[in-house]
Amino acid sequence: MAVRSAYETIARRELLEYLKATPGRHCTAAEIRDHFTECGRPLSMATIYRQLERFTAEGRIRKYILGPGESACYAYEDGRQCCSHLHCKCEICDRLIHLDCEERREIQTHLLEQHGFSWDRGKTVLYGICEDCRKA
Amino acid sequence: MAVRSAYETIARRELLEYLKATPGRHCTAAEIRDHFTECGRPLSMATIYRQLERFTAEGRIRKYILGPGESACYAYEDGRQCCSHLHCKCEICDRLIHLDCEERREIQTHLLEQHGFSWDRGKTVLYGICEDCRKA
DNA sequence: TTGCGTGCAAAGGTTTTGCATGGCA
DNA sequence: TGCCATGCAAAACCTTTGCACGCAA
Repeated sequence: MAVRSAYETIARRELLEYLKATPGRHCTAAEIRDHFTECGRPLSMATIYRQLERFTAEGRIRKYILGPGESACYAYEDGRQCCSHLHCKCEICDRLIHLDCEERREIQTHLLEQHGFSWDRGKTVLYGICEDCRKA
Repeated sequence: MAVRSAYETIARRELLEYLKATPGRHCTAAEIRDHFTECGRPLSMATIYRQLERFTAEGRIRKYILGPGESACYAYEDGRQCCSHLHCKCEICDRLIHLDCEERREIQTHLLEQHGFSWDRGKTVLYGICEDCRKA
């Protein structure tokens, strides 16, 4: 998947800056729009989605699929930051949780070697119930 | 989440029958509508979604989240059938794959004991690239 | 100047909801 | 009879696309 040549427009630069400034944080397209609207530099949803799609294709950010009808989340891909993360979504409080899980690598290896499935952990969200909600 | 009292309507019974008849198979709401249309017993999408929501709440079927803008899939929950399954979606050929993975249980235990996260494997779809597409 | 990026508006698709009608118990 | 379920249509929602204009190189 070759990276297309791209103009460095203001929108493009600022959008990546914004995502970069909060590594590991997940934003929806709507949240991004609101941020730039508040800053007095409004961006259209079309532009936001088009740039997000390109950043995703370029591997600079990651797209997280949460649910049907629910907005996708995007997060800057630091390279170091997210490598040992699993992303878990609590079905009760709806929070998206980062789990630092060293076993992730073993799972990935197991899936690849035993099942031939190359798991994209970055795109995957595990559903379940978080610690806080279990206690309650 | 208490199960509401429910009338046993024809639509409700036939819908569950249909899902029950193909355990482990995933259907979208649209596929269900098409099936019943072909059978000469058309059902509205509103009814399908309302019943699917109730069956899901009752734990009789499972809802699988595949992607934003993409239809959710529903499958009858046999109890035995799906316990060792992982659901994997290939990002290239778009197939939804059942993996019989015994390690699933260990992962689940690990997540619960080490991270306090009660993983709902039935609702989770792992994204990645399947064996066939990796070879190609 | 060339061609990509942008905004606007409209379309696409899935899912939800309001309301009047029909069916189960 | 009293509710619940259904169908229809419209709405809600996220996302994509067409088109004309603007801007980067």
